[in-house]
Amino acid sequence: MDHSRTIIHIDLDCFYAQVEMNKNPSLRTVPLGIQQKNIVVTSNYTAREFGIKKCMLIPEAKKLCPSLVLVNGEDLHDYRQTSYKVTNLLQKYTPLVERLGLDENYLDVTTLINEKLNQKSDLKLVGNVFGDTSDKCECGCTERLIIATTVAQEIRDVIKSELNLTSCAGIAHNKLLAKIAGARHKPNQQTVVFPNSALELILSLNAPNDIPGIGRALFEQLKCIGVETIEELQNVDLKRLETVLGQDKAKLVHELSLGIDKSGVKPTGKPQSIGLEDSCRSISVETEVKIKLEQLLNRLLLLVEEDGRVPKTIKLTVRKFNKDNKMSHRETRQCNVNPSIFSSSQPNKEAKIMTTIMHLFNRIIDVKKPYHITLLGLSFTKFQEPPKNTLASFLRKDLEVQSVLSIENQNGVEDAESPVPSTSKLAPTEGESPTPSPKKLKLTNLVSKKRCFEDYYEDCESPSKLKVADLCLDSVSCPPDADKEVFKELPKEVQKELWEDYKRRRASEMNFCSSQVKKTKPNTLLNYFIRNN
DNA sequence: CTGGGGTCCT
DNA sequence: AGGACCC
Repeated sequence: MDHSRTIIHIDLDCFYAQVEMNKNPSLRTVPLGIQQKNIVVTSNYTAREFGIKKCMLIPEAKKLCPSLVLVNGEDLHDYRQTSYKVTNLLQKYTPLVERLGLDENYLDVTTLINEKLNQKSDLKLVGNVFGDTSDKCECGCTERLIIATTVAQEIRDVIKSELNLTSCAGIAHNKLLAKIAGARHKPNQQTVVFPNSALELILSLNAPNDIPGIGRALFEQLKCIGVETIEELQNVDLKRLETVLGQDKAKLVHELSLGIDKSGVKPTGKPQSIGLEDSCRSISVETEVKIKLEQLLNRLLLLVEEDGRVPKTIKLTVRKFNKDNKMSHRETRQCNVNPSIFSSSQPNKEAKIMTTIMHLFNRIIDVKKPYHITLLGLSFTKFQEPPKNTLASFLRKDLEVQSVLSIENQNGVEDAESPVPSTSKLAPTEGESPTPSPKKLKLTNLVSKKRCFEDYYEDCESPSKLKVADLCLDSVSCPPDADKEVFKELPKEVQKELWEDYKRRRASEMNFCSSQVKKTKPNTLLNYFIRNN
């Protein structure tokens, strides 16, 4: 087998709870639960001593621990910010950092370890070991993994000292084993597993769906062919597995059950989508739909502004009431949007986007008939690259323009982004919308390709004069609750963060004022500058 | 009495 | 557009 890689999995302890305890240290000494709607999504370790578990219902949690303190965690903004600070720290060790959710990161430290190996550094094993170490692999992985335990400890120390967050680490020669090993000793500990203990580690799990990558649906399929335990999965006849899963999936699942995971650590770049959703008891009138979607849109526009890129597609998600346990059933509709609608100088941009959103809504819901909605979601995808005001990027923009135009030229009037050969799939995505999508323009206005492009970006005189920067550079002011004198002296970056935080707090307040009492959420950075009187 | 996000594949 | 997977 190949043990040439060295992987570290970092998992922040009860992440949301730690962020809230850092924001408000008095929460450290009390049992704390993070609440989303009627659920405790995570809790600190004080609360766990009472038996509070992940995703426990509020009444049940309160019964177990009447003194449980609940903090609303429905707005993930602060968690997301802290999460990216962690990832940024990790990227100082290797560019190969893959995020999984907000609280987990994989690092491929192979190169770093090999450098340390050459430096003949000390071979001291730090932290826990899973399994016995009596018979060791001689391929060199043992030394690498031992060195990695020191690196993992260093990394966890830095996360603690820089961000005041404790974490767990798993160290192994692949992602799967690193993740499973790290969960063996919690919280604030680390565990290394050597290849010879891989099978034992996997077998220590309770069921096939405890293996990351094997979810509920796969487990059900496995049961269908009589495979209910991990041991049975390890020994299953591959041919029989293939009959239900197909060749590729069967091989993958079987390998996972043996602790084999060839997947690489894929560096996570900027997010592919930015979205918000809000579940609710019941919405059945259109004005209420509009209010909810406007709240979501206002918050979402701030997130997109923080991101700096401009989205090209908007997606609406609706969950209808369903008496069955089919919780996951959501319907989505998406359409392209003209990026220029996000321009800060665009008047009534919220109203314009809302018009598009309501058209999407009407494609899911016939408002003339009764309906019963339990979730609304809004998401932006397919981002344009952030504008960089350099000469090089200016030229690159022109090149992009040229390639877009040449693709359009080759394919007649098709979607510039996905030049699919079959034209049958190219139904206009925004049907009857009064705001024509770029695609519709191309389909209806068969004008010169230059003219077509100018329509796409509206008032630009020519492609090379594109004021792309205007799309996302909103002006920054001093928040009314901050000290203006202090604000003036702050670096531009910090000013922007404070201003965006202020706008976000306002949007959040508007979002919650109608539905529930919201405790004020102190912001750590802002607190330094807020006036005391 | 079931969150609010994300990813990739089909 | 939906469905699988992850947290």
